[in-house]
Amino acid sequence: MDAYEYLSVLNKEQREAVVHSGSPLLILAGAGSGKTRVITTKIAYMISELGINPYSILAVTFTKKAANEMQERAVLLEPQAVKSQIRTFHSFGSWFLRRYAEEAEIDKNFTVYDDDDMVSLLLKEFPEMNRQQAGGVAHKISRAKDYCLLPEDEDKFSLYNLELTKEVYERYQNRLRQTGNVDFGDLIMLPVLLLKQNEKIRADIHSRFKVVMVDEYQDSNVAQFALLEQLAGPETYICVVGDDDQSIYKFRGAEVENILTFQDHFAGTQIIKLETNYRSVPPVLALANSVIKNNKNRLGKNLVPFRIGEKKAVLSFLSNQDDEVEYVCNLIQKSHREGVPYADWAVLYRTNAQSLGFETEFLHKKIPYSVVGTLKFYQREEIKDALSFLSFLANPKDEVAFSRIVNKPSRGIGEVRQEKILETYKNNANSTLLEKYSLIDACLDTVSSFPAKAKTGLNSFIQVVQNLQTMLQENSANGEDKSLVEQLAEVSLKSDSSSLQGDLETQVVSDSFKSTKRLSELVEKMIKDSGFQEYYENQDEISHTQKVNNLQELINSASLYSLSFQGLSDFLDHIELDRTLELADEEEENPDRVTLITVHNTKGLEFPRVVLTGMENGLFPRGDKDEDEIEEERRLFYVGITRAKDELYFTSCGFRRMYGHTEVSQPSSFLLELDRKNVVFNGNVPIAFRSEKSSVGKSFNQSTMEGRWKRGVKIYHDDYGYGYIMATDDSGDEYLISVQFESGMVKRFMPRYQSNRLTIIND
DNA sequence: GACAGTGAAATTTTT
DNA sequence: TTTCACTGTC
Repeated sequence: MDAYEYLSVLNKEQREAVVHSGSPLLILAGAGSGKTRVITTKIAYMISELGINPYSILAVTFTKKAANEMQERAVLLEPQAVKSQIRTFHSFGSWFLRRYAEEAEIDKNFTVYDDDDMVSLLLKEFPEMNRQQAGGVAHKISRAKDYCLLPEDEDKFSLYNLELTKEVYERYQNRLRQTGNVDFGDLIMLPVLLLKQNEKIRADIHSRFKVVMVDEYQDSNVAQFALLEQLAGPETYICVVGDDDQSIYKFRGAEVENILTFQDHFAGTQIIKLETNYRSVPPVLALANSVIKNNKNRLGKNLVPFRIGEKKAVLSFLSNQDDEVEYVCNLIQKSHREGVPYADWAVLYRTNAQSLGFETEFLHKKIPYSVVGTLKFYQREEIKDALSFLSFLANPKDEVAFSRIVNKPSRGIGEVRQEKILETYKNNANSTLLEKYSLIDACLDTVSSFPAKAKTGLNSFIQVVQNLQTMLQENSANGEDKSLVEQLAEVSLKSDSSSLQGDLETQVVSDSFKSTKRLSELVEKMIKDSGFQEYYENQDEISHTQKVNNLQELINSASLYSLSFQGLSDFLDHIELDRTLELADEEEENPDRVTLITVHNTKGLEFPRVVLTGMENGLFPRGDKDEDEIEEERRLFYVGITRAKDELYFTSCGFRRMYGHTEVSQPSSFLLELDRKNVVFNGNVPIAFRSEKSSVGKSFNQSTMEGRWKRGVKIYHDDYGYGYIMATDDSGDEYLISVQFESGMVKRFMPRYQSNRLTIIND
């Protein structure tokens, strides 16, 4: 495609952003304002019109999904963009650390520890802690790393409310370094430190990346900002894109300040605002604007609709979760009968736990769906076991992985004997002469002291590991240090030659694909030889689980990688850095599915029809939030609303089951902020929503009928016992209430005439 | 070191 | 209601 062609579909501001060069650029892009189009066009434009080497362009995003989409779209506009680095922050960190592993003093074959692994490691270092305490510490260490704080920065911990001591953090960090692995925080923090202190690497990186772009910049944290600062050389072109109204990861260290103060840090910054929304119909935008304007801490902007349409949103008040599920099913099924594809629908919720009800009923009603972003698959016991085994093969110093697999299935290596192996390991590994000393060596050195049963068990374990390692070695090509794409990219930078490179690249890659065995062979062998297969077959039989199937799924996904150390490392990286499992087979068979997804996960996505469920106080917004946190919840609500293209629905329940108990719930206070002109009500509408006037004054007034006998109030009736007011009705001459009793029975009363039999219970 | 029995906690949001 | 960590027994 010709540059004029792809520029011509942009509006004035978008085009301005695309062709901008020279000074740093901050693009404030409202929801649905064509942000991705601008970034991808900009990448294509820089390559084809400005003659910038694609290899020197780095674009970082927040999620893998966004990164993939960005790369795909950029490549469509400009094929050379395949050579650009388009990655998530964390995957960039991983790439960087593998490249400079030696300088960073970590193992080149490191694997990434997730939160669970952090906890396991902490428990090893601090046996006196329980799991929960270790979890708390892990969380605080992660936060410290988000702020790029080292143990010696102890005096700054209190600034961020981190109840963490230098000693604990330091001991954890040392132990982690011993394993040769890194955690998520390290993936950002270590590159920052290395770039700060190593001039050569800094120069190296500055000469490589001439352009650095950051998407979803509002969700970057302090460490990520520091990384951006380090990546920016004197001649680097920096361009960040974000929307302060969509900052929803403060709980994880995101700093809205990064976007609010960008121009202070990067001198001469130009700001371009994109406020035309191409996604949603006007009522949706009016609702979004009416909500977000209640936030004080924002730069301030208004979405201006491009589209036309006047279909109002629908807010339904339902009695309980079951009704909510039923209502959503009906919406979807009715529209489907009218020819609307399932895939047009997305059901959004605040917490993952809420998906269950929908899943059950969708299955029952045969509504195809897919749940986005549940980590469940990789948290399953059998999958973690298999992955630990693979991690151990990649890095035989990984003690967390080792402990997890050495005695599973039972080989007679209990805690005491594991301790002994670890001790042997530490004694030998600490003497610098034996840098290559692994946990397997420690096993070999310890095994002779064990009694017969343990000896046999451990020997067979060693044997399995060694066989698999041999298999890996035999199939790893010589000097296979870098991936093929990387090698080719480097050649291309040096010779900077023709457009043949794209062809050359695909050719070589596909050749290697043909000639190399698949990693799935190794995974399959590992699962059989380790005894996992048999172990989980037995479990499946006893408790009717699907564990062997899940393992099979893991084997399948490994078939995309080559059988080599590089392939293994890529596979593990891919899994650690992108936990969303693509259910490729199932999805390909029938891509027409309803999307079930948390509001957080919808960032960057859009759907023709959106249902925002569970709009109740305590759930959305979640309870015990201070004003700042309420603002973040409000931004989250704003993100949810702005996902909708054509139709938007809200649901709110009067009762919600939690922990097996049914609790009364009040409609979300955010619903009161919705612009009434653009929403219609449905179901048992609470008084607060009946008219503008009554929304504040009346309903809180204890002296009126409506004030006292309101929805959710617990009552006692002499004849029927305890119950809740599930609906009220003031449309007639007399004020009416509907009460649901514990028996399940629903009765209507006129409270004025029941004062001797009906009492309000104050808990 | 496996297992049953108990009691308490659990549901934020994720790279 | 379900799950998980902890305890005591074999």
